[in-house]
Formats: sequence, C-alpha cells, structure tokens
Amino acid sequence: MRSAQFSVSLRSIPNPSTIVSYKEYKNLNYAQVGDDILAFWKANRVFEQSVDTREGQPTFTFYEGPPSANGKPGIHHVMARAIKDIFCRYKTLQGFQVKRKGGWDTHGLPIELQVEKELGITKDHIGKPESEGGISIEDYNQKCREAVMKFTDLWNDLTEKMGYWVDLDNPYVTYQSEYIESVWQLLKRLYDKGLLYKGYTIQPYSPKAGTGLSSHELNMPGTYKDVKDTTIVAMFKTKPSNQTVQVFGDLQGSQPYILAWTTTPWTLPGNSALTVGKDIDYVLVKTFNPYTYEPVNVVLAKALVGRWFNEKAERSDPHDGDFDGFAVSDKKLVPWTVLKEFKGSELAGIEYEQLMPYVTPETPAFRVILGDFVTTEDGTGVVHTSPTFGADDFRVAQQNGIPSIMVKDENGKEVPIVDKHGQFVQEIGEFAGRYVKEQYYSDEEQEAPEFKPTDVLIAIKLKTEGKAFHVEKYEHPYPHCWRTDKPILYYPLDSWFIKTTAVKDKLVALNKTINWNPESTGTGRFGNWLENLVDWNLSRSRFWGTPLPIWRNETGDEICIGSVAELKAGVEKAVASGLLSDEQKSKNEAYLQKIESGDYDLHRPFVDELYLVSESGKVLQRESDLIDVWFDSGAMPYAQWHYPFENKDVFDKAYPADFISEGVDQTRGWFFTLHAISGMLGTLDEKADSSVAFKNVVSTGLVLDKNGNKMSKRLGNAVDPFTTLATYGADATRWYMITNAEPWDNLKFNIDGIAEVQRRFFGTLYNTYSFFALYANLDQFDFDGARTIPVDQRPELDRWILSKLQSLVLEVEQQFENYNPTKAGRAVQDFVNDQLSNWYVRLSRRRFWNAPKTSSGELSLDTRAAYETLHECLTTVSKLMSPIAPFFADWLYRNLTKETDLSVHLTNFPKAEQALIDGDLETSMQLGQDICSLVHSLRKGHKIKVRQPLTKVLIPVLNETTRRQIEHVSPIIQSEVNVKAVEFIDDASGILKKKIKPNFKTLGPKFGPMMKDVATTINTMTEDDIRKLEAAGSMQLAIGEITIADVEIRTEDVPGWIVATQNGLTVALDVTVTPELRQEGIARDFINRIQNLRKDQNFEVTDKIRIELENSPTEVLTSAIETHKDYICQEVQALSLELVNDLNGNATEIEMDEFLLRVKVEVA
RNA sequence: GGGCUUGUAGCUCAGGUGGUUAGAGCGCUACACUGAUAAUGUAGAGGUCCGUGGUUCGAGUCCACGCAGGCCCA
Repeated sequence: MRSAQFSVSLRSIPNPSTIVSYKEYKNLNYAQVGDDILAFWKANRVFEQSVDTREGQPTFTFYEGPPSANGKPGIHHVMARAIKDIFCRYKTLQGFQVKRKGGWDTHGLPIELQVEKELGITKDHIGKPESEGGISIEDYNQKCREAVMKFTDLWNDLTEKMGYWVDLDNPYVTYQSEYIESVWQLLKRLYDKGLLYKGYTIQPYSPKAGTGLSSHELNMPGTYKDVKDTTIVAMFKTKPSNQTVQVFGDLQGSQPYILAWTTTPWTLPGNSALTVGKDIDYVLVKTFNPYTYEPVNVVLAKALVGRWFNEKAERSDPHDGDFDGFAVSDKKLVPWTVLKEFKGSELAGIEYEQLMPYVTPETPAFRVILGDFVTTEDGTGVVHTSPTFGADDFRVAQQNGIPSIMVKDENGKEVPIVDKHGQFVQEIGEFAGRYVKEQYYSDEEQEAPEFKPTDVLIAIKLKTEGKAFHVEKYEHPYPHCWRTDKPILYYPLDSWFIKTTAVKDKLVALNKTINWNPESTGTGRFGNWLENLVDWNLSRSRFWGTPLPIWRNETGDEICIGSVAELKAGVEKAVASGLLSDEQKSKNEAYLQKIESGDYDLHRPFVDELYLVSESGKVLQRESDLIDVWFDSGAMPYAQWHYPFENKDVFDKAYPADFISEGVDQTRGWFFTLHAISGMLGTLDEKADSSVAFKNVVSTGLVLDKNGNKMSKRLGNAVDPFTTLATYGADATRWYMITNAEPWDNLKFNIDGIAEVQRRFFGTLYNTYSFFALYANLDQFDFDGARTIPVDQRPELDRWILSKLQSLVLEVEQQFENYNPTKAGRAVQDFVNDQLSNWYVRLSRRRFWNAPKTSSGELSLDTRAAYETLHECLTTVSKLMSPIAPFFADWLYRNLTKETDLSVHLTNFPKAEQALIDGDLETSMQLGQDICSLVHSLRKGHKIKVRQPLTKVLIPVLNETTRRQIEHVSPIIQSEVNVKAVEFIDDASGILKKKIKPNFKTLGPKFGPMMKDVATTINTMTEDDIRKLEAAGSMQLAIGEITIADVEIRTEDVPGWIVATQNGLTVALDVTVTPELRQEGIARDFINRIQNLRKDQNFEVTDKIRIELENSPTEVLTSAIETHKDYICQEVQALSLELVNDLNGNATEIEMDEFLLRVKVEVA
C-alpha cells in the first residue's frame, strides 16, 4: 500500500507497528487533489499509457470538434468537453483503444472581424496601399494567423485542469498546408463527381456601387429607410384543369385569378411561381375588376379579404342583382361575395398563365407551390415568387423544381433579366434598358415632366391588360447601400455550390442509421433539415480561409486543383506554355521556387497570383472566393490525418467516428458538414463511396446562468471556468454539471450546486473512505483486492451491499452504453449516499471498532469480511465514477490499492457478477429499512428516544414470503431501533384489522364506465366480506364478479397498539418501559455522556480510561449503573468505574434527563 | 414566421405503456443522535403538475389550441 505521495518510487518497508497503510487526511482540499493527481498523470504519462496499453484492441473513434482559440474558453466548454471525456474514458475502461486527436478551427469571419477591430480598419482597407491607411492581404492574413491562436495557452490550461484527455501535442490545425491540401482533394473529388458547380445566390447588391453587401453591412444603422413605392396586386389567371374544377367548382369558363401583392413591381417579369401557406385558409371571391369592370373570380387569403374588399359591398347571394348591372352602373363600391373556401395545400400544383411573357423558361414553371414563409399579415396571403430577386423565392423555387426567368448573354451564360447596372435587358420589350428603381436615374431625369418610374409603367400596363386588381403607393422600410445611399436590390450573384440536393436521399437514409442523443435532434431538427435540403453555398468573399481551388476564365474553361502536386504541375505547365504575360510568368516561377523549398502558403494572396492554362490554351485565374469554414471542419475526418496523401492505415481504423459530441447549435453546422461530406465521398477508396461520419452523437444543451438567462460578458453573468475549477476542483464541477441535468437539456448553472455536490457526494464518499482507512490502519488490514472470504460465507449485510453493488455496476454500464452520463452518475451517487454510507457503514460500525482478534492476532472472519466488503465497494465505486470525476476517482483508487495498480484509468470496467445479485435479499433489506423508518417515526411521535430500549415491534404479515424476508433482517432492525424482539402476527391470530382498496388497473378494463360504483362497493366492504373474498378468491357483487387480484388488501391497524403504516407495510410498537428497560436506558445514556466527555477531552480512540462517579442520592440511577457496570465499561473502554462519595470539586457535571451527575474521567 | 425543445414544491430535478393520496435532494422549522461529527436520523410546513378545451369510468401522463423561456433557421 502506498502513501499519498504521488511519486511512484519510494515505498517504505512495512513495519507492522507504525505503518499507515491507507493514507489518512485531516482536511481534504479537493482542488489540491486535482493538482496532485494531474502532476501524477503527467509524471507517469497516464493518458498516453491508457491509449498505449490498448494497442491491438478494437478502436473506439472519437472526433474532436475543433474550437477556435481566438476567444477565451467559458464554463460551457467545461460542460461540452466533460461529455466528450466521459465516454472516451468509459470506452477505454471497456477495453477499447481510444485515440483523441485535438484540433483547432482557425479560419472564418469572427477572426477577420476581431483583427479588423484590433487594427481599427474595415474590409474596405484590405488590399489598399498603406499610404491610404490600407493593409495588404498578406499582412492582414498574417494578423489573422496570429490572432487565431491567441488564447491557445489558456485553452490548453483549461483542458488540463478540467481533466479533459485529448492529444494536444499533435492537433490538427485547419490553416496548415497539409490540412488545406486534404480539403482541396475533397473538393476535387466532388468536382469530378459533378457535385461542385457555379450558380448564384440572392444577395443584397448595390448596382450603383457595383458590389454585393454582407449582412453585416446591411445591419449598419441608417441603411433601412422608409420609402414610398408603387405596389401592385397582380392577377394571375389559372389554367383550367381537373384540379381547378375540384377546388373552385365549375365556373363555366370564368377561370379564377390568383391575387398576389408586391412592393417591387419590377420583379413581375421575373415571376415563375406563386407561393401559398399550406395551412392558411383561402377563399374564392366573385367580384369585378375595379379598372376594367369585367366580372372576375379571384383567390386570396380569407384573413385578408377585409384588406381589399369593403364590407359594405358584400353580397350574400352570388345571384344578387348588383352583379348583373354593375359593369354599366356608376356605383363606387364593387360588390363581392365569397363562393368557396379551401386550404393552401389544395391550391398547390395549380398552373397559371405567365403574367408578363417576355422570356419563356425552358422547363415548366408558373404553378402554385407551398412555402413556410407565407403570412397573412399583409398582402393577399399569396407571394409572387421570382427566384432571381428574392432569397426566399430562390429557396422555395429550388425545392420545388421551379426554374428562374433567365436570358443568355453574349458568352451564352445565363444571366437575370436585370443587369448589373440595375437595367432591364433587351429581351424585356418596352422596358428594355430602363432602370428598375427610379432612384438610379439622375436627379435631372427624374425631374423631367414626362418621367415615370418603371414600377408605374408596369402598373399602367397591367391595368390596361386587366391583370391589375389594385395599385397604390405604400410606405415601408427598404434597405439602402451605405456607400451610395441608393436602394439595394436582392440580386443573383455568382457563387459556388455543392449539389447536396443530388444526394439528399442518401443523406436521409444514412441519418437513420445514426444514434442521436437525444433522438429528437436526429429525427426532428436534423431530419427536417435534410428533408428540406438546398444546395450548399460554398462561396465566401473574404480573405482568411481556404481558397477555392478552381481556376477559370470568362468563357467557362476551368481547372480544379486537388493537391499541391497538381498545383505545381499546373503552374509549371503554364510557365512552359508561353501564353503568360511576363508578370504572370514571374509570379508563377517565384511560387514554384517556394514549393521547391517547402516554404509555400496555400492562402490568399499567394494563390491568387498563380496562373494556369486550360486545355484549349486559355489563361485561367483563380476564382476569388474562399470556401465556407464549415467545410474545413466537416473535412476533419480526412484532413486531420492528411488523408488520402498519407496515413491510410490510421484513417482506415479511425473512420467513421464511433462518437462525437457538440452543442445542439452545431446541428446545421458541424454535424451537417461532417455528414454531408462523408455522405458524398465515403472513404475515398473502393471501400465506400458513401458513409456516415459518426455513429453515435450527443448534442448538448446550453449552459445558462442560475436564473436561466444566457451567459454573456455584457450582462456580467458569465462564470469564469478557471475560478470555478480553482475553488471546487474539476471533479465536483464536472459531477454537478453531469448529474444535474441531462446533457441535451439546458443547464442552469448555479455555483451553490457545486458546493452541494461536494458536500453531499464527495464529502460522504471521503468520510466513508476515512472511516475505512482509520480502522483498517488500526487493525493493519492488508488487502490486495482479491477476496479471501467467499461472498456466500459473509454476513447478510455484506451480501446485501455486494448485491446492490453488482446491480449498480449493471445500471451504470447500461447508462453509459446509452450515452446517458446523468443517470449513470445519479446511480453512483444514490448508492454511495443511501446504501453504502447511510446503511452499510452505519450498521457495520461495530464490526470495525474493537475488532476482536484470534489468538494468533488475526482479524476475525467477520471483521475481515467487513473490511473486504467495504474495500470492494469503494474500489468499484472509484472505477464507476472515474469517467465523470477522473481526479477524485484516481485519488480514491490509489489510496485503496497497491503500488502496482497505478491508476484507475488503466483498469477495466467492473464486470457485474450476476450470481451475487440476490433480489430476495435486496427486498428483505428494503423491508428492514422501511420498518426502521416506521419505528423511528413511532418513537418520535411518542417521545421515546432511541437510547431507551423497548421490548418488541409487532409486524402484521399476510404472507409467508414477507415474513421470511423480514425475519432475515430482524437482528438488524433490533439493533438499529433498539428493540429486544421483532414479532409477527398473521391472519390466524384473528386480531388483524384489514382494509381493502380497489385495484383500478385491473378493474378498469372489466368495468369501465361503472368504475365509480365498483370502487364505492369495494371501499365499503366489511371485514367479513373481505374474509369471504380471501377464502373464495372471487366474489359476486351487484355489478359483477371481482377476484382477489382486483383488490389490494392490507392491514393498517393492530387494535391496542400504536402503529405506523407506509407503502402497505404496518408496524406496531410496544412502548411499555419496564423498570429493567428503564435501567438499561439510563446505562446507555450514561455511556453516551461518558463518550462525550472522552471526546471533549480529546482522548484517543484507543485510550483506556478510569471513571469515578460521585455517589448519587438517586436510587434508580445508582442501581442502573451498578447493574450494567460491565456493559458500560466495555462500551467506553473503562478499566474501572468507581462510585465515590466525594470528588472534591474535581468533577465534571453532566446532565441526564432529570439527573445531575458529577463524574471524573481520566486516561488510565 | 417556421422547425426543434423545455415548463412538476422557494431552488435543482424524478415521475416505462393513462389508474384515483405526485416524489427526491437542497433550503426552511422543530426534535433527536453524537466512537464517520464542517457528518447523521425523524417529523413538519411547502404543489391550480404553465393555461384552456377535448378523449376517457379515470389525465402530471394522450390529443388540440394557446402562453412563457431556449436553440437553430428565415
């Protein structure tokens, strides 16, 4: 056995008289335990050993979702990483080899913004000369590279202190060339599969500035201004079909128009669909065109009828005379009536005639589709959908296979019907060349008397064609460009995409094989996301990130580069081609030299200045985009190993992951990108062209403050993880976080909770260990963990706790297997607190102290059994808890075991010994515990203290099994509640009073609606009835037959006794205190007072004493002490107990109920 | 606006497939215990199970609609 020094070297030679085998502690400092164990782990490379010793065993693969070290870690990182750590440690105990490669996410917008803030610049400064306050891309990126690893030390420190085992010596870093090369390789593979294409996304665009705007720029103050625009409710004429007849009825050729409102009439020529809400109610209204007075039927949302129709003009009868004469009358109010009502879902699929047929798409368009963004707040509840000029429109059109209205430019490239200057293209008839927004015209042009905005011209045209239902000026906020102050357009801009929609079915199918925790994240949040998948927009117009490895020219010649070697070959080929300019050539040559020297950088601006040559001899330039950083992290299964360029053997064993865990906010982030890339590419070799990236995933909730608010620096409610760990240590912090709420629930983090966990769980466990160590050392108990006494030869209590222990092992294992650390931790906690400490140790105390020894100085079998049992419980607990509380568990384990047992983390998870589980015994003990609780309650009620012995408890039992089970534990009951006997009364005694209760569960199906009557009948049964029912097993009631199983019969009263009842268990207590019992009670009280004195005077546990008691005039007292003198002496370890006449003031006064004693106690 | 999720005692949380008296710990109050003692036991107070409807003989539990918080997306 060891001392608590964590050096592995010295161990003193056992000296039976002095050795302290089990380290004892005065005041335990949990944070200090953490520091000591951490130092021990480091010195002995325990983490490395835990991986190395599993060499050759099956692997359990864990992927670390890379954090970004540009910010400081928070308490929520402790939570997230505890989850990861727990399962990796658990699987290691289960014999798997669990490698954990750390990683850093290093690219992305947050880092750029941080650098810009530090430098006090904006994106406009980047690439501009220094003389104008600018910064080169090269210098800018260098700043990013520095900023991103700014807090690495802090992160590493936290990782260690919280006990998160992850390999930080060889992490993957997403900005490293090897990493980028793997990413390029993946992109190339996608490109070769035809899954990487150039398309467009709808983004805010400023025609006057000629540039796209980021959402960041759009959120700047002052960009939204109120403007008055011409708005139109346009009329889209439906095409007759079976569906329209079904939905609208037979209207005899008068096809209904669908009404859609737009604040941007210039987008109407680009219309290719109408979007409705699936659950929104729509109506068909019979009325007149207010401009042409033609009778029409129109469709709009029921909730918005009042917005467009005057209620005074509503007619209840469609054949009302007003409808006949309206067209020729001069009435102001347009009459209307609702003909039919239907849901949006019924409209889906209805086709309509193109509103402004300038450009005809090649694939079918112009039909009603469903979208989740439709509201009935304003407009008509129908959204005019133009995929080229609205982000929602684009998305919903793509999901429904609706084409955009596009034309071909001089290069044959598809472009929208509005050009980059904001003017209609030639194809748009009379509007060709017109600016779509009047603000794009010069002030002079706008002031010309005949000037009309394009929107107005479109309104006039639609009115005259009978396709406008309403035209009005409408004021609303509209975003403006901060540079030019002109309105922006939502406009299609070039973008590179991954065609994830092409593999949607595969991704959905693969997802069904993943074990999601909680399940709802997988089926709900993630599943729905996959079902509504759109193509992955890969492009980012930024500076610090992985460059898109595609070189291209205006006419569409392009090359995708998949490795450094390919890049080198391409650059060389371009140099040799003779097609490059001198400057291009020299850039290329300079870079080739860098590749040669190994000192190359795949970032901007370097790759921007490389030129390739296409097959057809054209010079190609790199597409300026960077790729979405999420692709970086989703590529980590491959790129962390620089696969497929090297490490094929490693990759083969580490793909896919068995387990990952991140916050639920990563569902559409990392979880998705991992899944998507793996689903499209698989293992990159013949083994699988498609795979899941992870088999099990735990998505974790948020860590909120104690009031349930989000933690933020601004509110000042963020908890500093370092302070917390320093104060409470990692174990209590982790244990609290894990056992308080399940990982996927949000955690309300309350620092008091950690203190409570520390006191209640760790404190109890520490006390239990201290108790063991104290006596084991006194008795020189030496144990290597191998049982020397067979379990079946141990006392009841030992077999019981060992049975409980085995059940616990099963439970904890099952919960860990289910990825539920919360339930695992709670099970351990309940066992330690309720069973081990509060019952087993409390009841076993006497077996440990004053342990009798055999003549040869050996411990008695009973004492030895107690030590071995408690030792086994503690050791097993240390293993079960070690994934969650790695430091304390190792501290406990190392205190309990031999030097050769280096660390709990190098052991194997306990195997439950099913044979030791004794359900009958567990029930027995439960009954014992309940009975004790009831007796305590009765004593309390009658103010009889436990020290006062009583004659007996009487327990009514209605069956033999219960009787036997209680008999088993009656000695325990006797000593625990200080009674002389446990007796039973059974049915045969005839004095039991029985109560009967209906069993609704069985009666329900039989009697159903008549339950009330049945219940009343049963409740009012007499004792006689009950006896008859018991005898016959069934009984005929007025309502029907009931059997013994339909009722619950219990005893709740023993006439003439005081009783207590709980859960059907009844206990009667004899509270008569005879003179003999009274004497014994006094003796016990006296013992108690002497023990207190021993304690007050700081005697050692082993000290023998002498007692002198001043003769008392009280006869009862004196005789009680005389009678029980031997017993008293034994209990208080007194060599003598003398009654003396006068202690000459040398005495201590003690109170004992009504007595006052004068006593003198001294060490013998 | 949509998807997902949470709502049970002052606080943190349990409450398979519906069964009539909803539990635990902490905290509070009182008492007891005192050879684990910065521990322990017992008892008490404390609940419109977010609301409203519905299904059912019976709803914390199932359904619908809301309300409030959270996350993600728009």
